[in-house]
Amino acid sequence: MPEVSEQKIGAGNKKEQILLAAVEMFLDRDYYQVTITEIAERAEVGKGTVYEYFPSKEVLFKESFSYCAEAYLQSFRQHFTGSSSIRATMHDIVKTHLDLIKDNRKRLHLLFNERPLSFQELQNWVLERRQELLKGITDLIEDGVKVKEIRTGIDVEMAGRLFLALNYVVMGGMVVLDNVEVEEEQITALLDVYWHGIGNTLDN
Amino acid sequence: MPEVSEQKIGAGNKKEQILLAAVEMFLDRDYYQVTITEIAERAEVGKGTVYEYFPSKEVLFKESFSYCAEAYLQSFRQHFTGSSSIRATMHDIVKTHLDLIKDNRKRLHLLFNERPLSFQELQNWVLERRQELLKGITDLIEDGVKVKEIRTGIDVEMAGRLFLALNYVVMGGMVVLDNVEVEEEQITALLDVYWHGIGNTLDN
Amino acid sequence: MPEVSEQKIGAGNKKEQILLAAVEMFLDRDYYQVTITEIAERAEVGKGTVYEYFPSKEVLFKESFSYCAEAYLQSFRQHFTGSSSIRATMHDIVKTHLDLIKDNRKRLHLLFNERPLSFQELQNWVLERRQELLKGITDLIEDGVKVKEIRTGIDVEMAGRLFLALNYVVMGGMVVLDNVEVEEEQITALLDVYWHGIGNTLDN
Amino acid sequence: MPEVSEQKIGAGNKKEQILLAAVEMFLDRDYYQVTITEIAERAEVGKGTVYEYFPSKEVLFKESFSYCAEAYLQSFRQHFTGSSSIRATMHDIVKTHLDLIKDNRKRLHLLFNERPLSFQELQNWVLERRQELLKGITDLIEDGVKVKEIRTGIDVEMAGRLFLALNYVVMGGMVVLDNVEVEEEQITALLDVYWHGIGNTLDN
DNA sequence: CATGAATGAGTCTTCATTCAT
DNA sequence: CATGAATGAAGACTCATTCAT
Repeated sequence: MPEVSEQKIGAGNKKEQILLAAVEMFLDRDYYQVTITEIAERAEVGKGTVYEYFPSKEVLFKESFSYCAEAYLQSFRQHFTGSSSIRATMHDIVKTHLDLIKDNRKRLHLLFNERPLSFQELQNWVLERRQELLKGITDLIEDGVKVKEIRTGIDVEMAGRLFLALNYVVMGGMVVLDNVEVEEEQITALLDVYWHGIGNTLDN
Repeated sequence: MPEVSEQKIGAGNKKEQILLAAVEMFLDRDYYQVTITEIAERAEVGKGTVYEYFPSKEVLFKESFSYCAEAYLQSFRQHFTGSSSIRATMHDIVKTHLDLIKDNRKRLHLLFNERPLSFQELQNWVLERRQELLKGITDLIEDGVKVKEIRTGIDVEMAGRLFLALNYVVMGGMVVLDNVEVEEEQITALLDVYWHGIGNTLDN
Repeated sequence: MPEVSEQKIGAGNKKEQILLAAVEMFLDRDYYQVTITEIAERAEVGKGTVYEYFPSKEVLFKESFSYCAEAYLQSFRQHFTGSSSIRATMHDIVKTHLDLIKDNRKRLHLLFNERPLSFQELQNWVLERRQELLKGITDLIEDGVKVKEIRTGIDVEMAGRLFLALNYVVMGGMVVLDNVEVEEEQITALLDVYWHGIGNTLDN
Repeated sequence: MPEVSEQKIGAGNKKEQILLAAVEMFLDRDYYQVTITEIAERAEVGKGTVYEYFPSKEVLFKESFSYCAEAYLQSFRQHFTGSSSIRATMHDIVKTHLDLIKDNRKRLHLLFNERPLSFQELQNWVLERRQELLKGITDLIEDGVKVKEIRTGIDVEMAGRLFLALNYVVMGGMVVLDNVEVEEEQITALLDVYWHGIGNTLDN
């Protein structure tokens, strides 16, 4: 039984070994710059072995991409069903998201930089996920409006899109591109801008 | 001198011809999918001629990228020296930016999708431009604070970054990725969220 | 002994299983298009098992080829010792041969189309079999001359070669390549041409 | 002018150079055993150059095949419009055909041994040529019947098919496979069998 | 300057064969 | 004996770049 189990793990491990090697490579260089040979070498398997588990480089890339994306998506999803105040939830989302980015700087390069658009299938998958996230956020905002935590009269979709941009570009950009050390206070500062706006309330 | 000038113009024309052809190709497909042969064909010059003006495919790509990016950057820069109210300036920026995106959906794919990061030199150029834009925006916001159009106490950098994300990701994403018809009212709605925040002021 | 016997039978069965699967595959596609994996799958054995019984793909092919060829050869051999008239014997040969072709359209593709010539060893085997058949036929014809059923003065070897071509090319070609429905009358018609020639006897 | 002319010839020569090299290779080994690299080497051009003139190995093979086949077909066609007696025409066909085979022993291997059947397109081309030849021969035979040089009552198609087999297999087989020295007398002997049949006329 | 024929390094992918279990 | 996971040699094909004209 342990033997069988080991074998199963072994088989699973080999596929995972290759996938992880591929992810690492794709994080560093782009699709065309990464060769199957290199992936095989890094995974410490023969070139042919890669093809035992992935029918083509394209599929291997797609799986690498989804693998990276899933963790990212989870950082949003886990909060959509929360019960805290909306503002706290949003803070949590940004925080979780930031932590994830910090822990996976390189991994997220794949999401930020690679062009899933070359592969129609992946492109569609990405668009669907975007919609999913947007829906999650706008639902949250609508809830906020109902409980009067969020003001009435705002364009919910726009508010949602701006929140996603806040996470994706502001946080992601700072950490991944600008390589800035982002701390808790900055999350608070950013959310403060998002929550209260920048306008001088005396003006309106 | 006229001769030299003529030659330069002559050279310039052919160079531009090639550059424009390259831009068109890179807008449609990615770096590796575009071949020098295709660019030469579209530019209606011989393959060797491309190498008369650009030492390599990489350089040709970089110049194509900068060429596209410049127009984009201008849509921001032109407003940084304006004299209107900050809010009006921001509205103008978003509007100009949106028009640009709409008129150049495909062209902007290059900016949104291509991976300048593969080329360190270009990567740095992009980061510098990002800093330039951020500086322009934060200066604007600081001016706003001074004239009390913008409330004190906000994190100016975060406000600036969020504004850039608003343009780049929210607007860009809607038009280019989601293919949504974005109208004036939506700009207003989005800026309203950004300006007044989403929080119910009764709460604070 | 029973054990050995059982083992042999066991082995023989598995070997035959593989051989038959190989034949089926080689009948459909050519040597290079058929993979050992496919053969193993069709034989319902593991890939490694194929190598237990056949040292290489080449040997497996050779055995498949001979296996198919033997049945074909028998359709000739069985008549070489007959006691009927020569003409009747020839008719029987053609008839038997035609039935065999009809029943094994696909199987004979291997003989008609595969290139045994790539394998010197097989090439020689084929040449030897050709000689064997030619000898059988010329002996038959010589007997015919002796009993005056066949006219004197003919070149026996040429007559024999033409008879083989009649079977192999004319019959085979009609059935396998042209996919024509060949009936008894056509055998008679063809043999009539062969037996009486086409020349107007008044001429000579 | 001579320069231009030379260049044109040069270009033409290069394609022909490659085609001839390919033919030589395909005559020696089969489709899968021949590599593009080898063809390029024998043609004394770079590997890439082969692809400048032929889009794929398959196309190169097909053109090699047709190239070889055309010469063969001509050996038949040129006689179909002759004005001699039918028997003389047939003798001429066999003679021409034999000479061709002798002069191109190796070249004809391609026709005798390669499997055009792997390529449906080529397979159809071959079948059409077979029909063309058969039509040419049966027309000839029908003419012979009209002028009473050939006896009435024979099955014209069968007579035609047997004549083709006579050329293809008997002659081709003797020269190419059995490597026999075939002389004029043997043509006469073979045609005598075909013309007068083998049966003892006293019998019927 | 302009050209495009020629090139070959570099890739993905296949598959016969091996060998540890 | 039986297996099939693992392997890497081998091959078709692409394309940026060069250079003779």
